[in-house]
Amino acid sequence: MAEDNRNKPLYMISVAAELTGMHPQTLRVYESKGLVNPQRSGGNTRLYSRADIERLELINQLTDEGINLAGVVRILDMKERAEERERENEKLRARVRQLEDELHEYKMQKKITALAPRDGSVNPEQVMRKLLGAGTDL
Amino acid sequence: MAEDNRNKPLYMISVAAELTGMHPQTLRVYESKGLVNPQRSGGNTRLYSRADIERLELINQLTDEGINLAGVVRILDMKERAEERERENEKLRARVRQLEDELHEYKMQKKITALAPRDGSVNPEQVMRKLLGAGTDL
DNA sequence: GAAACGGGAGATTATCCACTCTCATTTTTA
DNA sequence: TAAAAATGAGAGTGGATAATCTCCCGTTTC
Repeated sequence: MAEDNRNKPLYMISVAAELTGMHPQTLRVYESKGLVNPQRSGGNTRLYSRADIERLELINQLTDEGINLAGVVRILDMKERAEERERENEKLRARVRQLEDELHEYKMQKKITALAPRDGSVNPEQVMRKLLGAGTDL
Repeated sequence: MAEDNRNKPLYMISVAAELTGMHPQTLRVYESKGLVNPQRSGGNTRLYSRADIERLELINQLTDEGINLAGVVRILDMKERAEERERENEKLRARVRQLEDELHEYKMQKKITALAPRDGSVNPEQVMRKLLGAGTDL
């Protein structure tokens, strides 16, 4: 997966510090405050992933705006839940689209049935399929 | 509306200060930082609404948790957008329910049509209405 | 019209917080 | 295995921030 890469433990603390322009000790403090959770090697060495680095960069942005760490914790939390809701929202939108399409099809079938003779010589679903196959816009 | 009440400009600064346990000057500072926006009387006197008071109480909570004002601004902002998304979410859920109901009805009509004789002696919609009127569970 | 209250700007101050430094120990790397 | 780097705990510091105070002027109310 591509996700796999983003969470792969890669950089030890000195590298992570360089990448983010932060002091190594600062990174340790951030961890103790629950702002980042790098993985650990067998010998207990912190290993930061790409995702961790990006999180640190976001923290940097927020603190640069004058927000203190207590605020950053809360904001990151809210952000995650906001993204969840957004995903849920997207799912619902897709479901609505799907249902609308289905419904549209049923309505067209009904119209065709209403127009067709009552002797059973016309199969509405067949007509539908033909029309859709021909790219007819319903 | 009930909303009307929540936004009605009611309390001048000394009263708002008592209600929230804050110093009047603090309230002025908060306004200058964009944390609250009380209305003004003709003579430019601040008038706080119920909603304003509640907002102040929320601010109090957040600062008590150690979040500074810059963070509070951001959090209140996010909270509003989160509530918007939540409302949208609710709307979408309602729409899904409505569409599912409609679709269900169409599907039942189709079933009835399939079971009915082809001589036009049965009107599917009439059958539906009768069944629904009798409280039949489709 | 006088007293009480509100508005605005700026100064003051105590507190606190984020970051860095130190140190002793352990782990990694060459 | 020796050098370089990481860990964790704790202390210290510089800077900023939030809250309050002061002062003067305008407004409201009786």
